[in-house]
Amino acid sequence: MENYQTFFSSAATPPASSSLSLNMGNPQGAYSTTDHLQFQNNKSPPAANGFLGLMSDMEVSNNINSSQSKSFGGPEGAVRLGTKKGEKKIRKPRYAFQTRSQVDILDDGYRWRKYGQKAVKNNKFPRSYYRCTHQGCNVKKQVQRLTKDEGIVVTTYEGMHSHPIEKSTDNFEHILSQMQIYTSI
DNA sequence: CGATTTTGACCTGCGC
DNA sequence: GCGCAGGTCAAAATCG
Repeated sequence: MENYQTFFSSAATPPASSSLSLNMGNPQGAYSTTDHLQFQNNKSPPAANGFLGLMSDMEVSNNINSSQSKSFGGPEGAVRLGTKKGEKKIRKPRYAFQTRSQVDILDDGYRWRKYGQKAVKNNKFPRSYYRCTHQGCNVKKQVQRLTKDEGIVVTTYEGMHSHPIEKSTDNFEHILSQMQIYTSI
């Protein structure tokens, strides 16, 4: 996990600082009714704009409804239910998107601590669980590679960051150009 | 030496 | 009620 950036570098990006920034949502924790959102870019604009537009979509999606719900998602759940005191049983919305990358870990500008890894039933690749290390920030994310296409990595974000990004977002678009958002599966 | 990863155990929800 | 699958914890190991 140290030099995964080398991948990007060797690809085309200068080793300056490969960081990808996704700032999704505000601390407004207004999760209204949407349970889980499938993130899919049906408009499929050009690369860079595409992703940025996607991010906007995410925030909007909190209120609106993601039109399609397809693969990835299904009967998933089990987000800290029961056990804890009267904690709500509402599942936090999860934003999933797929990127084409050789590396599992996309540096999105936040600092993540890995807290688990599990093998998924239909995938030969394990799924990794990460949590934001900022105090009070319970944002989680999980990274999963598809068995079908080894080159595709599904990243699922859960929750919203309530603090600024650590790294610069300058070369965000740079990374963007290395990735392909899959518009439809 | 502190922060982070690793890895197996443990827990919970769901289907049969 | 049991077993499976997914999710999380925590102790040891490792990295910088």
